[in-house]
Amino acid sequence: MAPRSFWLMKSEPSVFSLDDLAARRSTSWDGVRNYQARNFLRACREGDGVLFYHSGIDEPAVAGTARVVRTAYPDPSQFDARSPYHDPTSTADTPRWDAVDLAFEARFARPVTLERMRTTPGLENMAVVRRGNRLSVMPVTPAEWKIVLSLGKRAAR
DNA sequence: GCCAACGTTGGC
DNA sequence: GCCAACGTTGGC
Repeated sequence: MAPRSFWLMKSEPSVFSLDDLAARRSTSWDGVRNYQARNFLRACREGDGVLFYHSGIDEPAVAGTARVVRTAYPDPSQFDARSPYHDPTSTADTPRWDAVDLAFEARFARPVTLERMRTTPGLENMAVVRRGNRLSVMPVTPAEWKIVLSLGKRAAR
């Protein structure tokens, strides 16, 4: 079996937070409307680890972890005329956008802030700390995964 | 196929 | 609220 891969996925907690995921245990990770991010979703395998990142708040941070429990399938919201994610140019025959399913795994003792990741040795090349990276799904290396998890377990600073 | 205009993301 | 980054759109 191939070793699992790791990802970072962004969400605005006012829309969907890690606590929301914990409450419902699993969710469809839908609404991704960027080709590069979609291609990363398509590369997700069952069991892959996900850093659940909260954006759009005072201190953007990885709040905890999730796990991929279902690989990519056509995102139903693209066909839903009432959804904000509706894409009228996508058809059932040739769906354009995919979703995966995520299950809650763990919440960090302390969120690992963007600031902290910026200043932690070993994370300086992480996709999320790179300037101008607005992708909502991005890859994480096994080394980065390990470091972020160790930071999340400890109390900050 | 180029590129200006425009829209969105997301940190600050 | 501002604005940098950057993807997308559309005229040519």
